[in-house]
Amino acid sequence: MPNLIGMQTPTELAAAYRSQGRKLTPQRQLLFQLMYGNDKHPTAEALFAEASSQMPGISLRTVYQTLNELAEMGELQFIDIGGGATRFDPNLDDHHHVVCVDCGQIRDVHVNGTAALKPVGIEDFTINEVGVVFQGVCSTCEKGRAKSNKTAHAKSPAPQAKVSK
Amino acid sequence: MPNLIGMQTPTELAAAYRSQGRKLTPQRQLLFQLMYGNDKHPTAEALFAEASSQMPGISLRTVYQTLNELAEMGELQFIDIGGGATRFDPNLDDHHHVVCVDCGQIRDVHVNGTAALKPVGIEDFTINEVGVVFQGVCSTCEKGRAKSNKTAHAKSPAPQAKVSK
DNA sequence: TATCTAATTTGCAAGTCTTGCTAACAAGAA
DNA sequence: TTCTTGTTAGCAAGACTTGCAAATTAGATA
Ligand SMILES: [Mn+2]
Ligand SMILES: [Mn+2]
Ligand SMILES: [Zn+2]
Ligand SMILES: [Zn+2]
Repeated sequence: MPNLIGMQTPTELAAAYRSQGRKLTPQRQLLFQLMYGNDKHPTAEALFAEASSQMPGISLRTVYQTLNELAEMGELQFIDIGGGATRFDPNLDDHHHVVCVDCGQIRDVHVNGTAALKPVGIEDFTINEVGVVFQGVCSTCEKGRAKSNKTAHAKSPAPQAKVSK
Repeated sequence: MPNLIGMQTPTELAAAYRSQGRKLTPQRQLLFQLMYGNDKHPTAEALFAEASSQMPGISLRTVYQTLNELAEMGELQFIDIGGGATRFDPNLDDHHHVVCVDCGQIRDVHVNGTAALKPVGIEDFTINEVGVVFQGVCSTCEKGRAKSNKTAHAKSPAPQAKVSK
């Protein structure tokens, strides 16, 4: 039975880094912690904010650098949905996403039936991966929407929901 | 039998525009033509290039403006896949996309089985749409890849294929 | 056809997100 | 402790998109 796959633990990453001749800096260690098991699909900016509260002075540049590094190492993936910034996902398990077009949150979702998906008319492509994105409205936003629309619970500055069917 | 749905013809759009108090400018007419039936999923920049060859002096700003307009009118959709620029799609039919991670081209694909997709664990979401994106390598790129890798047929300046599973 | 008015186009500045560059710095080896 | 080399921080710059305002023009009006 496939255990849930994800980015290695901070400790394991420490080892991996050293074995690759990379140095283990406090910035990296903090980011390892912040990303480990993180299911929020944060943007670099969001991660930077969290990191900054624990390590004032850390630079956004370093956050980007470390995230790119981890992606190259296969420890996390990029998620590009809609207009805004790239989001980062340490969940390497076979899964998909649901986006609330109102508040922009992205949630993991396991999807049954993907194996049965039959693309028609692309015999000349060698398919490697399939991504499924559900667009909808979360219950919290649904409520705020029922009455007025002042009570938007946008945690982040309400990302522009460029819908891309 | 559902006829293939797509953006209205340039003539129909002309009428739609006038009936909405919008003016019918040569720039808009040209863009209607260039987008009508266009299955290349062009970026604003790409469309601007085509438009410029037929109408020197047209501005990129106008291209963006018109595309946004058409999107608001429901005549086309935005597609945001991977890192680069937004791509525009006048195909309103229920369809999905295949992306060549090598050259970046996007092709339409009809997918059988989407109705059977069962998202698990998002009872608190009201789902409105489902998008499926296949990642792969087109036959042309596959060839160029077999031998050396100098012969990349990147039509566009090879978009960075940020894979987002 | 000439006139008028509001919509449109341009051109450029500016905003957002991400990367390039490099001097100052520090991890880890010797 | 010293030395080497990878890393960080800061800032400039690149890519994409939008804001803004002056100049232009479609289309209504007389
Ligand atoms: Mn995820
Ligand atoms: Mn399409
Ligand atoms: Zn929401
Ligand atoms: Zn290709």
